[in-house]
Order: sequence, then C-alpha cells, then structure tokens
Amino acid sequence: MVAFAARPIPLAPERRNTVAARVYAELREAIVTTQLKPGQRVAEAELADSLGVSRTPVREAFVRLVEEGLIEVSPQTGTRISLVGLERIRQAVFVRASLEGGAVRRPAAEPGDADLRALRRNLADQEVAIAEGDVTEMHRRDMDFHAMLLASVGRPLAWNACLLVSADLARVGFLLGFDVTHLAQVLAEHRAIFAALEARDFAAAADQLEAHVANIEGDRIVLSERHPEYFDPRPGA
Amino acid sequence: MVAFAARPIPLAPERRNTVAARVYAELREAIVTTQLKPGQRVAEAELADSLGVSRTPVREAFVRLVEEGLIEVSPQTGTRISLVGLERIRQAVFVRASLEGGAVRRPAAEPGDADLRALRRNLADQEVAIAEGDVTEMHRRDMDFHAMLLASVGRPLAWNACLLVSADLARVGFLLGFDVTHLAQVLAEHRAIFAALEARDFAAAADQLEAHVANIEGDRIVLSERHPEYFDPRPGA
DNA sequence: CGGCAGTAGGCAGTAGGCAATAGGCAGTAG
DNA sequence: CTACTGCCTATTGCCTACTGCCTACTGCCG
Repeated sequence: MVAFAARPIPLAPERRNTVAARVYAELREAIVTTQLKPGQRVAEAELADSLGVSRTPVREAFVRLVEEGLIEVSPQTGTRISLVGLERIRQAVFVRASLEGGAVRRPAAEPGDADLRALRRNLADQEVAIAEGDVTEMHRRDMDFHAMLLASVGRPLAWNACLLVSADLARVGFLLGFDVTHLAQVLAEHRAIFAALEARDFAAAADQLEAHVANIEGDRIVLSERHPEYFDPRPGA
Repeated sequence: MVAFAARPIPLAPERRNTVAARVYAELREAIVTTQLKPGQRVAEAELADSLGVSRTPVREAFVRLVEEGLIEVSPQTGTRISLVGLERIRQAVFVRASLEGGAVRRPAAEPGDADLRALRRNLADQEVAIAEGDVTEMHRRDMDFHAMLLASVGRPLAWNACLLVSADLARVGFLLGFDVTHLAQVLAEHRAIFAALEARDFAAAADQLEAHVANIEGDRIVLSERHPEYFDPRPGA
C-alpha cells in the first residue's frame, strides 16, 4: 500500500476524500468515457454493492449527476444513463464558445510566464498521450488545457460553468471512438490557440478557440448517423 | 416561506415534488433572500428537526447547495452559509453577460409572438411586485424575465449555466436592501431590453442586457463598503 | 382471442442510529 | 504565567431498515 506518500502541504483547502466524492468521480468518468452507455440502467443498490459501499454515498453522487444531466432517475422505476440530446449538444457548444471565446477575446488579465509554461507543458503531455494512444488521458489533458486557458486570462471560475455542460460533449467524442488522426487534429488546434495567446493576439486566439469548440458539432452529426440509438429522439432534448 | 415557485421552463422533465427538492428550494430561497446570513451556521440535524423531516433529504439538499457554492460544509465542524466572494461576483457577472449578451446578439431563433406576449406579461407582473413593495416576488420575476429572454432567442438551456452563478448576485441585491427607486430602475432596464428585442434590434438589446448585468458590479462595491462582514476576505474568493 | 383487474416484486424515498473526528476546554507541569 | 496534553462535546459521514409507489406479469372474464 503506497497510500502514505508524503504529500506536499494541502495549501488549498483540498476537498477531503470522502466516499461519496469517490463514487461521484468514478461514475462520472465511467459515463463520460461511455463505459456506461447512454440508456443503460444503473440501480442504486446494485451499484452500492459492487462498489462495496452503502447506498447513501451512491445517492449523493446521483444527486450531482442528475444536476449535470448525466443520469435520469425515475422514482419507483429505475435510473438510466441519459441519452445524448441533440439540442443539449448545441447549447453546450454555445455556452463554451461564448464563455471561452469571450474570456480570451477580452482578457481580464494577461497570461503570465507561469501560465504559458504550464500550458506548454500540458501540450507536451497531450502529445505523449496521443503517442501512447491513451484516449482517456488525452481527454483529461484536453479539459486541463481549456481550464488553464481560462485561468490564464483571469477567468478561472468561468470554467465551472463550462464543466457543467461539457460532459455531453465529451461523450460524443468517446462514442465516436477517437482515432489518432482526430486527436492529432485536436492537438494541432490547441497549439494554434496557444501560439496566438503567446503572441498576445487575443482576437485570433478567440476566433480559433470558438472554431475549435464548434467542431464538436460536426462530430455530433457523424455520430448521430452512426449510432442513432444513443440519441434522445424527443424534440428539444 | 413560499417554496414551490414553478420555474418558467421546466427544463428537467417534471421533477416530482419530493421532500428533498422542497428542502432544497426552501433553503436556497432563504439563503438568496438572506434570511440566512452569510457566515451563519446551519446544522443538518437541527434543520431537519425544524423542517420536520429526516436528515437524508437535508443532506441531498446540502449536496446541491455546496455545488452552487452557497454553503460550505466542514466535516466534523459544521456547515456555514458561504460568505460573498468578490472574485466570484466578478466572474458571475462575466458569465451572465457573455451568455445572455451572446445569445441575444446572435439569436439561434427569432422570438415568436408567444414569447413576446409572455415577456410583456412578465413585465406587468414586475410592475405589480414593485408597486406592492414585494422584493422577493420582484426577484423571482427578474429571474423569470432573463430565463424567458434566453428561451425566446433559442437558448433555453443556457439559463441553467446562468442559474449556477446567479445566487451570489442575488444575495448582493438582497443584502443591500433594495429600495423602490432601485427596483424601478431595474424594471426600466428590462423594458428597454424588451423594446429592442421586439424591434428585432438584437445588437442594441445585447448591449443593454450586458450593461444591465454589469450594473450589479456597482452594487457590489457599495455593499462591500457598507457590510464588509459578509465578504470573504481571502484573495481570489 | 383480447382486454382488464388483481397481485407480486422491485426500486427509490425516508428515517434514525452508530462511528469517526475536529475543536474547545480544563487541568497540569514546567 | 504559559504551554502542552488529554478529555468531552458537537457535528458530519456512513449504514441499515422500513415504507410506499410504480410496473409488469398473470389469470380471469367477456
């Protein structure tokens, strides 16, 4: 057991590792990476059993997942992984494009050297993840990249709002089954955004960032043709 | 406490009226209207007792309130109403201005007659609320107005992201103790936005909307001078 | 053969209790 | 007088048991 590795110092009031938080993190990852498929059933008791915990932390995780729209619970009937909603994808793209684009276009602060260094290292990590074909790791770095980008222009908390809508977007990617070509394209776009940011050309960075986010819309169309069973047929979903 | 204020657009499909949902709604309202003051303690057990329910639904409500940043729970110590964070206010203004402004500036759909009718009626309701001096009711109508505005330009789900950050903004207003003059000013701004929207002048509507949201920043400054005890002194909070 | 009603099973909603821990307080030693 | 140590209380984290509702199946009747 390597659990007691001396951690630096929890400067930031690090959220304590509670069982509920762990369950939430594991479930969210399983849903986003589509280990749990849209439409699939999940039962509180069964899940609690298989994770070796009681129903309470599972319920708390469920509350948060419902809020993100990742699961849908029907009282007395069961709980299912949400289907992907066409309309929700569109709105999510809008939210992220508006916030990220707006933040970079009119930065509240200019990126400092530390920010740029961190972003550069993140890009290198992305390259490694792609080389190793680790899609999950690449996704994680992708999220980090966008979060760091917002932080670098003085809008760290705006990323929270983006996170709320990002889960659906990520699912589209995983359901498509990213190939290396696609991921390399994503990395190239990240590099272009970073280059513009480094050159203090905020307008160009914002344009490229908005286009980058909007590309997901294209993936969505491909996916909805290839796997219609994952999509919510209701209008306005 | 009037808790079941039906949201104008039931985005989530008719969530059943469960005890947990009621507790959440009542607590959120009490916090936003500052019946519960920033920094004040709230205990699970005590609250459950006074509401006549068990701790479980209270806990579920707490999970959601933590996610919104309205309360802070310290494991074996207690739970407190969050202090107002200067930085969070700034970021919230940015999020709402970006999303609402962007949605109106480049509408995904043009407002239909039904939308305009509903907005007009909402404005009339606002006038009534102000005439009666019902600040809480006015706040509710205010939220409705913005939600309906986003829905009318084809971005109904974007309001969810706004809601996530709006609680802090509302608290600033209630802590200041709105007077009728102030509320009348808010209504006038709403009317101006509506007029521009009705005239299909989306650029003007977006400009006014962005300015309208940004006004809260001014209130915040007044408040932080008048009641510094409600503010989180930590930098970056 | 089809429709309806009764019944059984399963699952979320609720409740209350036990365990663990942080923080305050008092007592004691230096 | 100060500082440290050990206890006590308050409060959340987690667990288990119970309740009530919804669904779906089965058997009966038209």
